[in-house]
Amino acid sequence: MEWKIDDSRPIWPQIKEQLMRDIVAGKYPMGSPFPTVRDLAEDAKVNRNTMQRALSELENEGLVITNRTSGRTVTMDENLIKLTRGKIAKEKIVSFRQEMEDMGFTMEEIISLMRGSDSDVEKGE
Amino acid sequence: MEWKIDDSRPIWPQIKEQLMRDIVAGKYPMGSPFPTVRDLAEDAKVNRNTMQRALSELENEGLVITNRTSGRTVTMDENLIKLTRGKIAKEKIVSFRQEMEDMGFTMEEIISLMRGSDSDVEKGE
Amino acid sequence: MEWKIDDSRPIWPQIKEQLMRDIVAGKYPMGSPFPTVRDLAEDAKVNRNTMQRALSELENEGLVITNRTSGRTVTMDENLIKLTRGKIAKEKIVSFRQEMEDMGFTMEEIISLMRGSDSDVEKGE
Amino acid sequence: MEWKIDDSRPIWPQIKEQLMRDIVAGKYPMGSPFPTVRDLAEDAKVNRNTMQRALSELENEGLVITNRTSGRTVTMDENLIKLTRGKIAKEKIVSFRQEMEDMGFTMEEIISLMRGSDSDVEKGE
DNA sequence: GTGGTCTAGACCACA
DNA sequence: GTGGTCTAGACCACG
Repeated sequence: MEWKIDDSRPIWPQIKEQLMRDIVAGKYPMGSPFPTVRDLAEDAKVNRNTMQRALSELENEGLVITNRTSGRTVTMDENLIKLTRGKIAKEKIVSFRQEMEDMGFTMEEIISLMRGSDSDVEKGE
Repeated sequence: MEWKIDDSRPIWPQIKEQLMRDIVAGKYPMGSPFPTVRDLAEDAKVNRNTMQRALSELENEGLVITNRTSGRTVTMDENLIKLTRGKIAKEKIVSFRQEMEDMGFTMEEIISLMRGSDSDVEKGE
Repeated sequence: MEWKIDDSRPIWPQIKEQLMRDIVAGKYPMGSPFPTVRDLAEDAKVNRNTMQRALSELENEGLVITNRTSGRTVTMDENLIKLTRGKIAKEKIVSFRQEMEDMGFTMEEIISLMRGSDSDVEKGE
Repeated sequence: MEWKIDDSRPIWPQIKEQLMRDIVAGKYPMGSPFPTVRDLAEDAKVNRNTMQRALSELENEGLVITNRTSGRTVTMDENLIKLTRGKIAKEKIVSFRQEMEDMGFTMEEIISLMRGSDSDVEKGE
């Protein structure tokens, strides 16, 4: 997995957000075991404490469950996952749309640009 | 003007980005005088140094021109403004689309959600 | 280290320039750890913020690399260091020579004066 | 005349220094009339007050003399001019040499670079 | 009045 | 411990 980490923000929320996206996308299926802190930290090349922090936040939100004996598993609460997915999406959409419109783009322009971003992205600087 | 400041990131880049959006949107027309540091700081309710940091970054990018004794003006470089607008938009689109697709949304779903966000946004939390 | 600070110009660019000269001269070898902001500020007897400003500029130019929690190191980019050294030297030479010739000195006179500056400098004020 | 004005320092000392170089170089001969503040300010595209400040400094150093009736003239004190020329030159040489040696250049390298700067300057970045 | 710099002192996140 | 940010308050040069 590729981790995109931006140095201008604390690392743990960025990791948390990426893991949330992965969970709601089904990359880690409901009820399935979750990788260990050690493995995740090594994979993302961050300190274990940092990864621990991200996971404990996921736990607070109920997306992952810690079993003392058997490590962590993804929640079985399908509803929670759906709600989370919808909530994140809505937040992203609202702020994205707001910022684009602040720059003077109309909805149709935005959609047109998005549709074209497959090819355009490759080109321009 | 309404300033949306999120305490999860440093203030000055957020201010810088908002001002960039305003400039490329034409809110501050090319060549026109730019508000003073003191006024902007007061308006945004931040310290003058914080605002100055944001503005000095805008100057580094060439979007505003500083005249030490007579204040700042917006650049007259129409091309720079257009390029900047396109660049910001593209970056936003790419990362937005990437994150949405990471969560398992297809392009058409995203567009559908965006079109519906007028009404939906009002409803849910 | 001796810091020569001239109050006719802002402090932070002067510090930046001195540090640049030290880096390109190899005083801080490539890849080696760089002193902390606090230590440098104390040594130069300036405020930490002032030193931080100088260092952040050095980082913008790529000469030092910042690791948020473990301090800074000198770049490993040998080419950048060489280029920077050459660039600074050339700028200094051009402006020095220009100003001397503006005062009516010929190249040979300048060189003669430079060769003699070991002894002459000591004498006159 | 071409005025090189650097925005990072106050303007008047820069102008003063350029005028000093011109005087000691004989561009304004001893005893000859000096241009008016108005003309100089217009030529250098600076505020008249700024030019006034520069000239009053030159007057303090005795390089120009103000006669209430007939405007300003260059000093007739040949010795002062020679001393000034030597002093400026020495200061420039010392600081230039110091900074170059700080970067690890030897005297012979510096001289070699200076001799080559006719052609090199044109080329490089 | 403008922008720019500097200081002192505080707090934060990360490891 | 590290770097980074923010505030409050002061001073400066310029016009």
